[in-house]
Amino acid sequence: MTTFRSTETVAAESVTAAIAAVRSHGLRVSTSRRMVLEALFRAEAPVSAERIATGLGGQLTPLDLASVYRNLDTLEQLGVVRHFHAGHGPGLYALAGRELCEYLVCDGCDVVRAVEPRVLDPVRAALRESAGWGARFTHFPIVGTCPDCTERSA
Amino acid sequence: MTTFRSTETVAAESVTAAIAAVRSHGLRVSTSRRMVLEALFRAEAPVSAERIATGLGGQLTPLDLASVYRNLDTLEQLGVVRHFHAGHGPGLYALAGRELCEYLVCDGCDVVRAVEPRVLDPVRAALRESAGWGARFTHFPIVGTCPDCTERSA
DNA sequence: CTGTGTGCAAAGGCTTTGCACTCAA
DNA sequence: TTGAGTGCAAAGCCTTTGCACACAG
Repeated sequence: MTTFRSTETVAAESVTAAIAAVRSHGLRVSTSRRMVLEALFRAEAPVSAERIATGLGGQLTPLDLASVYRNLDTLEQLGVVRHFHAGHGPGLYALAGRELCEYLVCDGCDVVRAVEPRVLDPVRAALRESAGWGARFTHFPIVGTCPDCTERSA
Repeated sequence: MTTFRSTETVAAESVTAAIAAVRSHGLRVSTSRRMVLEALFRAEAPVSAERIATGLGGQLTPLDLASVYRNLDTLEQLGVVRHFHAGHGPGLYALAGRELCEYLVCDGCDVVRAVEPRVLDPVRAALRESAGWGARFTHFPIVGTCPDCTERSA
């Protein structure tokens, strides 16, 4: 069971908007839940649950890790949050509905680059052509070599 | 740290050939190590360490799970074995140097399809064009929708 | 004989679950 | 008031590590 089937995503532009989405599903807005959203909006890049639990390393109120996971799960079901895996470490969480939501990671220098889906549309087209397969790079990134590392090894 | 940097792969065509590769590196050929190779050659599809440890569900001598992991690790460093992740479950291991070594998984029906690298060459070309990125689909598969599920939802 | 590789047991990293209490609605 | 959500603690799953013994070379 893959358990990462895609959901409709909700493009919340602010914590307030995200909270409204939560309310619209009849769910409550606890301090914890609000803080998870706060952290996701404040984070510049996708973050681990652990990092959210520490309040992004002290910037926000620390939360219980189990609650963070429960909230991320809930928010993911609502389509407000997505998670993906950049390697063998913990999963990384980000707001869904953001423009930059597909990922490339370099196994030379470990950089993670987020790109807009349209950047990968030609890639999807090529795959559909060669294998009849539709692709989403939202749960697992594309692993490979970034331009810098390509050049470095040339 | 990603820890899945690619190694040179060794295309062993038989257990005997794989064993020769092991010996050529000055490593010993224990019963356990031989059995892990036996299991990988006998498996029709990529398998979990757990499944190797159970002797592919009773077909072979059961092994200690820790030894299986240690052997898979060793064999991976030799380039005889590779592992990848099909979803949230355990890692899947397969012989490296096989023709079919890049993976597509469908999040509609969970099917895993192995393809030859050349099938994905146009995909790589498109990605290099649009993002300057070189891609390998050997550690993380391409997640998406298989032809059947595409049709089913049409 | 030597030390690589083994089985067993315990621990480690990430995530989930059980439970009684708290607080949003 | 009430049950959704919380913190804390414990467990679960996958994987790694410590250790004394076994066996390949």
